[in-house]
Amino acid sequence: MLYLKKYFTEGLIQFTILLSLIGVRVDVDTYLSNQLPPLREIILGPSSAYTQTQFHNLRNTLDGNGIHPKSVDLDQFFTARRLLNQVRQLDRLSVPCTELNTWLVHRDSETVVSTSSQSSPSITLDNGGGLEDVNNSDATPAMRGGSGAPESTYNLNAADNSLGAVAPEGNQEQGSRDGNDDLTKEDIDLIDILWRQDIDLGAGREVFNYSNRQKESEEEKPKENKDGNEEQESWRNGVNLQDAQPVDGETGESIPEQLPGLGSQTSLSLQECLRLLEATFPFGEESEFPAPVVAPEIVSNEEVPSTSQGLPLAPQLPPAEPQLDLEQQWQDIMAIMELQAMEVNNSSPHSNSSSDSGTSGTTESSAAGNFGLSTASTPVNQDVSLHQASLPSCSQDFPQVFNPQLDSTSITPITTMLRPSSSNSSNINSTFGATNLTGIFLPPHINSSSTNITSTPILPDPFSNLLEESMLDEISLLDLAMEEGFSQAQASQLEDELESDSGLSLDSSHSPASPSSSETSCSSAVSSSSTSATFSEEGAVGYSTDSEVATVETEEGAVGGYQPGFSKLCRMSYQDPSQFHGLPQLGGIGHNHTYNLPLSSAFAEHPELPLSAGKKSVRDKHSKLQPAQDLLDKHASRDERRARSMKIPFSNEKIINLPVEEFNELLAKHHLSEGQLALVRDIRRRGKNKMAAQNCRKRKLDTIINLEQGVHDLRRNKARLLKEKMEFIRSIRQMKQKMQSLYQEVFTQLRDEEGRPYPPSEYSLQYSADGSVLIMPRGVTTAEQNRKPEKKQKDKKK
DNA sequence: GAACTCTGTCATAAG
DNA sequence: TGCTTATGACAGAGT
Repeated sequence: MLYLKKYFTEGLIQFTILLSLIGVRVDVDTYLSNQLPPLREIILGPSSAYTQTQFHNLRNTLDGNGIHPKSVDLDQFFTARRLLNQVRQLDRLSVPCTELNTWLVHRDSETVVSTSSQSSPSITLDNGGGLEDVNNSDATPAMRGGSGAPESTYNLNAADNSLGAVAPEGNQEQGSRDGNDDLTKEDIDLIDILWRQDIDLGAGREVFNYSNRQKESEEEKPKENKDGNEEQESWRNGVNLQDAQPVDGETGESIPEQLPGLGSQTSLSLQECLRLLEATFPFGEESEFPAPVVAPEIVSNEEVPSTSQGLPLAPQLPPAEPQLDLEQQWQDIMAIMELQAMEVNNSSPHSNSSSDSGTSGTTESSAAGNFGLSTASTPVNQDVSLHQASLPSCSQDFPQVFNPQLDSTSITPITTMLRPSSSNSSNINSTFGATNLTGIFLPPHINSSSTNITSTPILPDPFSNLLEESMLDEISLLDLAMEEGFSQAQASQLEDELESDSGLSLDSSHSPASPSSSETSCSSAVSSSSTSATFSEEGAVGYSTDSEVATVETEEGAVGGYQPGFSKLCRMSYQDPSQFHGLPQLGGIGHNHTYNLPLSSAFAEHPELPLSAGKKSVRDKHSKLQPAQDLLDKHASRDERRARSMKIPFSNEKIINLPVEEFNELLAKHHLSEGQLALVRDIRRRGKNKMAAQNCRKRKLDTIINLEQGVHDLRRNKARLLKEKMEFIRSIRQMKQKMQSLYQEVFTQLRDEEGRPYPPSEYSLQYSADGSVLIMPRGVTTAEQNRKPEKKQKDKKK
């Protein structure tokens, strides 16, 4: 069954992705939110909320009618339902509006060695994946992966444009791409420096210049491919695909559309689509569809910044590795869930991120706990874009997306510039580790297999395991993060996950109503039932609902009212503990805390049932043959037997529950002996104390539950604070990097009177209080600088 | 049969 | 002062 479920789930997602590829917009949200619990559960996994709902559904389906009218839960019913709904909202990894967009991925075997050559292939990729995320990552440390919302508060792109105005070359990318030969060594060094800094920021240099990208696109359109080789041709398709998307004019981000992957390939024939289907579904034959393979943009995230290393070209991928596609699709799915959970729980104003939350943003988000997918998401809409990206030749394994070493990003910024070049792809495995969280969620063997997965068809298991384990272990993971020194990134990630499922263990079992209130309701119920009982003239209790019992009671002249055992019977009837199987915290629910149930009346309705030990009473339903009196004697409490033996003319229920005045009147009305009076008073005392003890225990239980909830909340709060702290640190780091970049930019543009650049080893820029920037020889003290500036002063507007 | 839980009861204090 | 309530402690019954 589980296997079928897994298979169905994977197939469903694959099919969704394929539909998106073909051109059919697939809005998963309509399915998820359309009252289809099976589908939702299949995709999202069995949430504990639903599991718990089993218990509450027991009542919810009853809609209150099934609750025992005397139940203590009656007055808590609506409150419990309200809270339960809230808990449900918290618990599930809901995907409010999920779209699966796919970008066609072109395997790019182009080898990029030189700095200049890097830009050419990577520009387009960064266009799709890198730039948006860079901007957005800066804009929002939270990295929520917005839906391509262009309103980035901190626009690196714009900042870079301003930088470009300073630079005489105007644009490094342009120069590096178009006029490499014209570049001086200094320019190249500058480019390299800036590029590295950009990489530190999580973006490639190309991403900062939209005009270049646009120009490049224009160049691509006339198919003026300089190289003209096969890879370039393939890559140009990708460019076209990418360019087909609307681009944000301000940030230069590619705004994802429903079918960004169609682009220039909208003419994909049905036959090709079918071949794609075959290629994507693992159980089909291996597709021979050549170039396009579906890969999530996460591929871009693992791109190594150090393309300058010029690693040898990795071997070509086998034609259309369906397994790899599956893995990457699953990455997207998982990332959606993660991002969704975080977005739901953290509706921070930062939520931004364009759809192509590509490289930097993805990395940043990874550092923040996201798994860094290029996920276009708004608070209500998330697009999982399998963006167009070059598929590295090396195999990538799904679990690698999650890496416990993720936290390293918080210290050392991960350069995630997207590189289509195969030289980078050769490093993917190593860089993959930087964002690999698998160690957290997956068994080591799965993780270890990451580097070896090429075409083994046994991928579904890791996927489903990932989903299940990530949901099941979240709380313990947070504990690990909090108690065992997990990194902040991991802690925040865990916290995010936990937020989505928060309160699972503590919530619904706890009835928030105060014991006193419940007690009051119970008492009122008791009194009402008492009044409903028909008392004989002698004061013996008889119930019109059952003549037999009434007869027995009357014959005995005693006391059938207070039947403690029947409370258990009620418990069994309305709070069957079997309903709470596997929910230890709900076990208390099964206990009888409805201590003031009108036992006698209830017993009168079920006279055939024994009065004690509800379970036994259910089992012994058929034992009617046994005389009722024997049953009564057998199951009656001590006080009941005593009262019966002492011929007390009224029920224990009356003795216990009557107000003092009425109780005294009752005693006065009946002329009782001293022994009888003493027994009656003892019965009253013990009965009241018994209820008090029950209430006390219930209160204790509630207190414990509340304390647990408090601990849980505090842990969540702590994780959230840690996450915020990490985001602040990251933001500060980015600002510093940006500042350094600007410094380098300005400094390298400065020339002395003779047009010579200032050597960085001899001069440095100093900032004055009025905002001006001075270039000063190194070693000159600030005081000296103030007295006699040696060099020219240059104001910079930033 | 030991360990555990649940429940009733007692004693006591406080309101 | 009497009554009620709360609670710790203990013991018996059941699992």
